[in-house]
Amino acid sequence: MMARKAKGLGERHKKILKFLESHQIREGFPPTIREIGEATDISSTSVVNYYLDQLEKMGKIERQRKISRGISLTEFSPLRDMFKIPVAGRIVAGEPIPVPASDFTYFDAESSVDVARSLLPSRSDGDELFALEVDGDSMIDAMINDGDIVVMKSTGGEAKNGEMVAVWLPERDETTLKYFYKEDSGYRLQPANPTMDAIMIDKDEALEIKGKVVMVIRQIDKTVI
Amino acid sequence: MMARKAKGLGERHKKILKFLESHQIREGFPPTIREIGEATDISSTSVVNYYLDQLEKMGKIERQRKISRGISLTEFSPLRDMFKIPVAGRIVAGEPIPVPASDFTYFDAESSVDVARSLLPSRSDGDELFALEVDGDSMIDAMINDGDIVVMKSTGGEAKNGEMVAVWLPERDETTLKYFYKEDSGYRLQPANPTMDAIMIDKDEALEIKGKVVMVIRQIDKTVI
DNA sequence: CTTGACGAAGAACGCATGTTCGAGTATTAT
DNA sequence: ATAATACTCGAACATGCGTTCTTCGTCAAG
Repeated sequence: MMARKAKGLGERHKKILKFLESHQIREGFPPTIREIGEATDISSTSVVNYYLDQLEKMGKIERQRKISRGISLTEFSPLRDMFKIPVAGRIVAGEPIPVPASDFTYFDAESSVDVARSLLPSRSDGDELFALEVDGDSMIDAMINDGDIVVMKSTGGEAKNGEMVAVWLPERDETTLKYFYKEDSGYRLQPANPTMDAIMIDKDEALEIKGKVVMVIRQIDKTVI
Repeated sequence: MMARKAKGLGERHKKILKFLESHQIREGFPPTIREIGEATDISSTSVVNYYLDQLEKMGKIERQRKISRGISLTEFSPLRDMFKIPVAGRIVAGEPIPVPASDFTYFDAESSVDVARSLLPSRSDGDELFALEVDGDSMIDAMINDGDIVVMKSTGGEAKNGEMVAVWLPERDETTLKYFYKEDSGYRLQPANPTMDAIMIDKDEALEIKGKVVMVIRQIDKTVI
């Protein structure tokens, strides 16, 4: 009838994977072979079994033989959890940066953002992460817009060269997000936007590093749609 | 022997809940009544069933009667709340935008990003979402950097005023991300960066809207740390 | 002491569900 | 054309696994 000689995933393979996913989400557990067959218009359980075996060989799923509903999508295991990161406040150019206290958890926060573990540096344990919402256009030189959410990691006032940090400059009453470089004469704060110039900070000017930026999230269409 | 008149969760209730969670994470599917019994030192299936009934009445779990392993934790939000969005390719200023076919799923994609449902427009169902990785600095006027991930929603070539869209201009061989406004004389493409000027597109110049940008993700520290 | 609710066992029952086998039909290779 | 694959079906078979029933021990109330 139809060509199905594809080396990769065929029509039915995809259909089955899709159903496995949706069933898992909808019901909270995997379907049976017969349920898969029904959902994918395969009338025989042996045919479903046939494709399941192939999918297992391809590494798409894992099967526990002899066990009912013993099918799991391999690509789901890594994302079994996400971080709920507290939004500590708003970051404004002319004001100090709100940093959560050490015992601050997302229970205290007014809002939080959910971020998949897979999108964050692998070794973060989540406790040192917090988020800030950007207020105003003043971070434009950091390619960061009004309303963006900046996910940061507390570093205890330290920073390594090349890291993007949130800095508070008390003598200038200024908050800014820049790439950080320590130099002989002091510190160089380099904007993310390559068309803009760096700021040089003299050795003895006060400078507080409030955290390292690990992620920026911009939601374009928060309300509409 | 021991007190078990607790008003809330008893020792065994907790033990069972814990096992349900760990089993789900470890195996990818719920355990059987007998497995629960074994893990919690309950020798009789009827006793496990007894506690399961109570947990269901308490709203802690949901049971699908008559279905093997038909137990799901109500407060377990692993994938329920997360979208796996396929990364369809890279978006480069001088090349057309790679758009996935309608039956394209993340099973076909080389990579994908996990995004919490809570961060996306509420009415998206996930199927129309795809992501692109930005190649090069050419989107800087859209406040988007090299390496950023742009999450888009297929709109079938349409766009409303004020939406940020990915546009392909065949006559200029140019791909760009801009705010879209339809005007009398044609279309106005407004950069996100307010310091930059809009591009005016004449009515009869070809213009293909490939999708609406719903989110931009920038990972600062992908590798290090 | 009796009664009854609660917690716990174990076994039997029976449907749910994975497995296997024989056989038939396309599609491609020899 | 013939053989070799790849795919499909249906049905029988064997367990997996939830359900239910009976029995028993413990405690608190009457």
